[in-house]
Order: sequence, then C-alpha cells, then structure tokens
Amino acid sequence: MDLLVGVLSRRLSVGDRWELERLVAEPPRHVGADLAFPLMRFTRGKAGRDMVEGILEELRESPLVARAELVGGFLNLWLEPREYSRRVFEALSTMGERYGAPPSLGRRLRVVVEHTSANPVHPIHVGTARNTSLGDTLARMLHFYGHEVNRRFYVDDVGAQTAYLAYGLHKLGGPGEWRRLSQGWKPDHWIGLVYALTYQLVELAGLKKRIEEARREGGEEYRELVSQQDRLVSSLARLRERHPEVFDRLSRAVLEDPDPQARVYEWIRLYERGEEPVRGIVRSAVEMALEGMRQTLDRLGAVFDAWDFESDLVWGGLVAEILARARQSPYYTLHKEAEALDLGRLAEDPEVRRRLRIPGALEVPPLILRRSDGSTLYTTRDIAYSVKKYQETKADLIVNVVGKEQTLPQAQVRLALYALGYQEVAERMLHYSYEMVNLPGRKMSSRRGEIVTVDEVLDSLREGALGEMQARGMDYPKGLREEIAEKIAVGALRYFLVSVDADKPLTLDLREVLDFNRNTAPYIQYSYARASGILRRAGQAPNEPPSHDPAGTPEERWHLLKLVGQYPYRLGRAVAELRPEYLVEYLGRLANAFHKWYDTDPVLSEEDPDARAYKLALVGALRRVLGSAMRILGVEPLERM
RNA sequence: GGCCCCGUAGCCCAGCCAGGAUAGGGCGCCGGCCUCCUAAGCCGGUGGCCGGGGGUUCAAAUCCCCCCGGGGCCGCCA
Repeated sequence: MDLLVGVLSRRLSVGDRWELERLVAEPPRHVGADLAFPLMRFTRGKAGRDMVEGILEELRESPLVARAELVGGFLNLWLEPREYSRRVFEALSTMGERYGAPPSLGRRLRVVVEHTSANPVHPIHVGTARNTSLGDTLARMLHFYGHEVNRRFYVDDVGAQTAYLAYGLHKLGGPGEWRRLSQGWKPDHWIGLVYALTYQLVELAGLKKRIEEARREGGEEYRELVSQQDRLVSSLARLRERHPEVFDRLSRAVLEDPDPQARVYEWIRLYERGEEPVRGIVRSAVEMALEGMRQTLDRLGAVFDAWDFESDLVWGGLVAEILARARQSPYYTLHKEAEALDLGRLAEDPEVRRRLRIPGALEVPPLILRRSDGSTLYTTRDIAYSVKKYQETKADLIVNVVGKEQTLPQAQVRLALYALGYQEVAERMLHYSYEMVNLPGRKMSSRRGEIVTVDEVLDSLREGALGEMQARGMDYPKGLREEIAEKIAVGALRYFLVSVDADKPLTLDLREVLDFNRNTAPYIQYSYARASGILRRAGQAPNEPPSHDPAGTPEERWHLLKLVGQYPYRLGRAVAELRPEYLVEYLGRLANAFHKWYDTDPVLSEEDPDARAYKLALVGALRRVLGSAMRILGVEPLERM
C-alpha cells in the first residue's frame, strides 16, 4: 500500500497521498490480484502510456511485488506473501500494543467530543445510547490514533424540564425524604417517574381551569379539552401503579397549589438567577439524577473528563457576555418583544456556509436569544457553552454528537458564534448528527414516562446471553458467567448502535440483537476467545515467527494475513472520516477470515515446528488486532465465552 | 408550503461525497460439515429493472434536473 502510493505519487506527480490512497481498491474476485488501482484517469495519451511502463517497471523491482499488470485501465498488483508477512510482523513488533496507529502523527490534534448530554429529568434511553456509543467510540478512536481528546457531558439543568422536576421533588420533601421514597429504585429511574408525574399533574391542573372556563360556552373546544383530560388521567393512572405513595402525595400537593403552572415558570426564572432555595433544590435533584446516569454510563464503558453545568454559564456571566455582544452586533434585532439575531443574511453568504458546514440550502430564521420575560433559551446558552469549550481547550476540533433533529439550532449556534466575533470557534465546531433509534411497537415519550431505558435493554440482552451460554453447556462458575454475559450484552448493544451510518434511522429489534446473528459483537468476541484458546493451549507463542510462510501460503491464511496488515490503513480511514462503522465492517471481515482459516488449516496439530510457530504468531497478531479494534468500539475482549 | 436526510434482493445493511472491471455482505429459506485448536463456527444453494424518469460522460448505484415514497425540522421548547 505505502509502496504503491509512493511510486504512484512520484510517477504521476500527485502530491496528495490521501487522494491516491483512497483510490486503491480491492480488485473483483475474478481478477485474483491483491490490490488494484484505476490508472486510466491519470494516463491519457501517449505520455500516459510511457508513464504506465515506468510505473510497472518500478513496482516490479520491489521484493514486495510478485506481479504487476495493466488490464483495462486498471493496475493490478500481486504481492509476495513472504515479504508482505515480514513487513507486517515488523510493524507489529515496532508498534506493539499501538499497532494500527501511525508511527508518527503529523500533528497531534486537540479534540473535544461532547456527547450524551442527556436531560437529567429521565434515565438514559436507547436513542441516547446511540449518542453515547458514537461519541465514546469517536473519542476512543481519536485517542488511540494519538490525538488529545477531551470528553465532555453538558448537564442541561436550566429550563422548564428541570424546573418541573425540582418543583415536584420539593412537594415530596427534602433529599432525605427522596432517598427514602426511592428505596429499591435506581435514582434516575425514580427521578424519571417523579418528573413524568409532576409534568402531567401540572398539565392536569391547568386543564381543569380551562375546562371550567370553557364549560359555559360548551361546544367543540370544551369536548376537546375533556378528552385531553381523559387521556391525561388514564396515563396518570398507569403511572400511579409504579409508586402509589409518591403519586398520592404528589397529586395532593400539586392540586392544592392554586396555580402550579405559574409556580413552575417562576422557578425557571428563579433558578436562572441562582436564587435560593430553588437553586439548592434543583442542584440536589440533578445530582441525584446524575448519580443514576453515571451508573448506566459506567456500565456502557463511557467516561467523561468534564461535566459542564449549563447553569454555571448563566451564573458565571458568560451568557450575559454573549447577550452584550449580541446587542452590539449588526445582526441584532427584536423579534416581536424578544431579543434576537437575524442570521438569515449571514447564512446567505456561500463562503460562510462552506466554512461553517451549513447543510444544503438550509433556511435560517432569526434566532431568539432572550424571552420577553428576561429568561434565556437553550440555544443562547449553547452559544456560551461553545465559547467555553473552546476557551478551556483551544481545541482544533469540537465534535458535538447531537441528534439530527437539531440540525437547524446547531447551524444557528455556529452562525451566531460567527456573527458575534467567535469565527474561530464556529469553524472548529462539527455537528456530528445521528438519526433516531426506533423500537418496533413502542412509542417513547419522556413526559408520559414511557421510555425504553438502556438499563432494561442491557438486562434483557444479558439474560439472552446467559440463556445462550446455558444452551451451549458452558459451565463457568456463577460470578464469571454473569461477568461474561454482561460484557456480551454491553458489547452487542454498542457494536450494533455504531454499525450503521449515523445518518440512517435505526430500528432496534431486541429479538434481532439477541439473535447474535452475523457481524455482531458476540461473533467478534467469539473469534477472540477462539484465538485466545489456541494460544492458551499452545503455552509459549512467539511474537515474531522464526521464518515467514515456511510451507507456502494457503489461500485462507494469506487472506487473513492481508487483513491483519490492513489494520493501520482501515483505522486511518475511520479516524479521518469519523466513521466507526468502517471498523465494524473490518472486524466482521477479519473475524470471518480467521474462522475460515481455522476450519481449513489446523494450528496446534501442525507437525512442522517452523510452520507451527508461524501459525501461532499469526494467531497472536490476529488476536492483538481484534482486541485493539474491539476496545476502540467499547467491546470487551473475552478470553473465553 | 419551504428546507434537510434517507430510498440498493422478502428483511437489514456496505458501496455514493472524490464516476471505472461481472453491484458486495448479513438475516431468512433449502441442503451439507463436529473421533480433531470453543459448531455463538464453516461450506454450498436461493434471491437485484441500485425508488421512477430524463440528462452529462468513452463509462452512472455514484454527478445534475424533475417526480414518487419514508423520516425530520421550520417555537419567546430542547
């Protein structure tokens, strides 16, 4: 690969290696070559034909090249297995555990990856798990490659949702009482229930008022309101079953309040001003929610370097600074009563669109920064947060893993940053967007308290894994069995969630994930366990083979060796394009190549000691590459399963 | 209504940005392989007007235009 690109780069005088590298392809099977390159676009005319001769000649001189031919405009290369093997093992030996990463990185980038940032009012659900899996995998990929990564979780504690939650919790008493009431519950699950109850009870109170008023007039509106009320009541009845005591106390307290809706709105403003006791109540509520979330994130293997509270941006004055700058800006405008930025004009500049990666012909309406009641909006605070992330890290790239539905607000944030003089920040921000996760037959709504939590999905996957182990008669001791099942469950979910293009909606069919069907984490883990088993039985295994391909190269072994040698290149592409699914595809092929070889060319019963040593070294190399790529994807390698 | 994303076998997906060889996998279905390193495996078979139409090109799943279908966004929510 390097050889080919090197020669081509010189002969074709193409400076950009990446340009050539991406064109190198696997030839179709009927050709039988190891590498192919479409030369026709570079070699038109007579001068081109001479150039081709030169290229072929130079390539044929290399000990790595067995054969080089030009067929129908394609340059086809056959490699010399011994020489290739020598080079692969040399790279493995010099790079050690870092095999796959570049020996020297052109420039070490500082990268911020902000991901998950789930609203604390409810537990992490399967959609968020896609965010976590993508974000954490990107971070691991970049880190392994040699970049400096900073992982951040943005705690969204300002605004209506946490105000509802805190208001409800307050009606139940203080943190001590919350603990008592949530006995036997995971903290975030209990918080989610209180939030859903509070939200619906406040809704109900408001609805009752409006029904009173509409009763006199009667008619269509009245009937509509009553039917809304019926739906709310039946939803509340379902929630009551989960925790009758909490329900009863909460409903009494909320319905006693003369105007719960107004109270909640007041709390939003009080919290934003940082006034006690609201400030303390909200913070305790959020702490409790985060405690539960951290348990789930730990389970998924996601760790963070920083937890940034949205409220700190407000109290620390950064949001005020953004507003002050906005008022000086030529884009400043009043939208009805509210302060806003009119970004439409800026968004029309094609140069700005390109630099800020504004998609297609996206139309950009004015961005409201401050409500007429004086409170700020999420997007306003996000502008401040972007500035903070940059100021604290001076990052070259700020990756925000945020749902696709937020394409417009994300674009508005970048444009606003640009408009307010933070061009540098704006240009370094990347909205890494991903589509929703659907569950067949289940419609999620956090306000109704109906969400499919990651915890329950993982539990169900773990049960499935345990069942499978039992069916296969694996009789590990109890602790080990549970540990393996848990690692299979987490791996299966994470692997699945990053396996398809983030731009495509994903359907999480639990039965399907439980099937462990083809290119899944268990398939990869199984390959790793098989390789581990061979090495365990062999006792000592050489890291480097004494000789390369002593007894010729069967097709299956050659194919595996080539894939092992491709790891640096495949990982490089995944990192450059921030596409974890490339790694998934690669792992699937690698595991498959190993299984095929395994079935045709026994290792341990090989009698020729040189050949046996070589095979063991190859198993070791494969195991190392599998393990490395698995860890990047958050899939735990298993010695046995 | 405007805008964004997606559309490839019965089902799920890769390839598209940066056009090149006979469009690749997987699931499902049918049939094989455990006296031998873990059968969560392997082998064989089955299945495609690449959503439709037009254009650009020596060459189009890939680029451009129109249309159709699915999802999303257009809020003093996030």
